[in-house]
Amino acid sequence: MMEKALSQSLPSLNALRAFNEVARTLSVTRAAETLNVTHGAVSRQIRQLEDQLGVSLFRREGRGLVLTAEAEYLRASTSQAFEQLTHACGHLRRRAAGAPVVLGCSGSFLARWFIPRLHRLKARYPDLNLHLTADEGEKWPLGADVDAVMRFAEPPWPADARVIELAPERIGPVMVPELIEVAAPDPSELLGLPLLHTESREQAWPRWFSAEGLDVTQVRKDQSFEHLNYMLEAALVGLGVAIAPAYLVEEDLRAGRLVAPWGFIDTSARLGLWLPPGEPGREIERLIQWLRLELEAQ
Amino acid sequence: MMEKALSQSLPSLNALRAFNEVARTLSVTRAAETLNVTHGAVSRQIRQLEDQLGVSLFRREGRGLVLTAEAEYLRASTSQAFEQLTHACGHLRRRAAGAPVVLGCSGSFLARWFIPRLHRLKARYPDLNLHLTADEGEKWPLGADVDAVMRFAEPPWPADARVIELAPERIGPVMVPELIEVAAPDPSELLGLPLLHTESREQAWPRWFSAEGLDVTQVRKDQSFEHLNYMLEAALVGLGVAIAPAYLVEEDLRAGRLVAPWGFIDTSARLGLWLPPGEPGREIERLIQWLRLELEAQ
DNA sequence: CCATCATGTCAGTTTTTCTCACATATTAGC
DNA sequence: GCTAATATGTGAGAAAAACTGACATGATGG
Repeated sequence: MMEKALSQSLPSLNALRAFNEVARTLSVTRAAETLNVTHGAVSRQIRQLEDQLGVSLFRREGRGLVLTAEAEYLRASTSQAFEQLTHACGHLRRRAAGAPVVLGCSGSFLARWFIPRLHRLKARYPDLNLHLTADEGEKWPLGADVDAVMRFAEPPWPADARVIELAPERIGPVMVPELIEVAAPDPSELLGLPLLHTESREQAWPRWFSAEGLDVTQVRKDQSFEHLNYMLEAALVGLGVAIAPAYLVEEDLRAGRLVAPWGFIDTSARLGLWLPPGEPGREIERLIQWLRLELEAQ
Repeated sequence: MMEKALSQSLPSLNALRAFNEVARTLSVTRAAETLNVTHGAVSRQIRQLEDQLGVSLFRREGRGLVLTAEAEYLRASTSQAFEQLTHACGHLRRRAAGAPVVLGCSGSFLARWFIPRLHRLKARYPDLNLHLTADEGEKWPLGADVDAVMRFAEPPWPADARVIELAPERIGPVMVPELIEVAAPDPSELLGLPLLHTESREQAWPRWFSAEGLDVTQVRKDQSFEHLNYMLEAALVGLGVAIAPAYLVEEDLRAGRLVAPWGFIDTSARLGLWLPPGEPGREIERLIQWLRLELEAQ
């Protein structure tokens, strides 16, 4: 038997991890599955933690669980702490195995922004072993097998992530030049043209309409696509007017394949690099540096 | 025997904690003492962690240890993560036991700034159970039995702390009005007066001299005190001119007990509230709110 | 009101971790 | 150089912690 010193204020770490899982899933059973143990084991861990902290963490409410205020507070810390530990260890292990740094981003961004610039990244950091993976998911926390993701999103950022803001998102209508004759057309010209949508950004057109003083109810839904990328392909073959982030059409505008007669407007979203909490590794720092450079440059 | 899934990327948490301690103390033996186990146990934990991560973490260098680059990286995460867990648990436990929120600050600040304003804090948040403790130490991380500390310091802030910047530090010479006759004296008048110093801020006078264009070599060391508070007591009885942060002499200036004929100059230091990483509790948030209000007000 | 689903609990077992003793390696002092 | 002192590394057995599996309990919904 061992007396517990008061200064020894850290309870069993495994109990904390069990707590974190239960708090996340709001279910002892699901948490147990994730942790590869039986629900009994998790139940005991929670009880042990409650005893050690001297607070009640969950209340049974019918068939489910609800967090007490104390649990809510604790969860904020445990989720971040375990996020951090998980990623640091995963990162180390992968690097030790010679695996590349894994960066996730949406397929559209990958195809239209990243890949065309990849040669410049390679030129700057020839030995940077980067693996790009398409990752449409809005999910957070990151899977343990991804080092970082790039995505467009709006603040506030979640507490258990580190978001490096890279650039504001700017959106605007783009189309093939043949679709519009006038050099500086009035926004109302749009009303006569087919509008292309994406399911992931349903607010894009309404937002632009209202920013330009057009009647939002006039937004027609001529054609919708699952991803930005498909919408842009459609715009490129002249099917209609797409509303797209400026960064994704840079190349097409420069090459004259598309035009953006009304320019782009700022949205409240930001292009950000989402990292697990903690210090980024050297490779990630290089990546950030290059991204900043690349996004400022133009 | 259990096969380890690749996705199971979190090694033994106790091993991570052992690692964190060893990395901090650079000694298996000292870490073992802190963790209340034998050095053999810690040695095994480290080896186990190295096996699980597939990286070497320490090199024996003569009698001591040095961190590998990988260990350095890992430590950044573990220290922050365990800091966070320790404080969240300590905070919860203390609150559960009905213990007050513990705020540390220097004795001088406590006596000259905080206590005179305590009645206002009580008026605003009558049920805020706050315990103030004098804490001269510059040490970080916080002891697990303190929820936050206030201190004057210069950026950059350490990565494993959350520093809420409250106000810039402004310093200036103060003295009893009898010591100086002129209403708007020239700074050079100082040279004829005894200068009071503190050991904790040896740079205060030289900085002020050079900011005012005076010859730094002219700084005489007439009398030195261990703490700001003693220096100010000396100034109050007319022993000489003290150099003090504006916040600590507000009351004395208002009451006419002291004068600051040359005003105050900004330093690069900030008064900050140092918190462990993670979301602050509700009590701490109230405290921050009140501190902001109180420091802006004047 | 019974079938279902979820959590709580217990005794016994498995797994992990720790201790203790000894081995090894480096350094400082004589 | 040798020795004493200081550290870390390693093994077998002991101790502690965690897990399992079976059963109990409580809520929900047809």
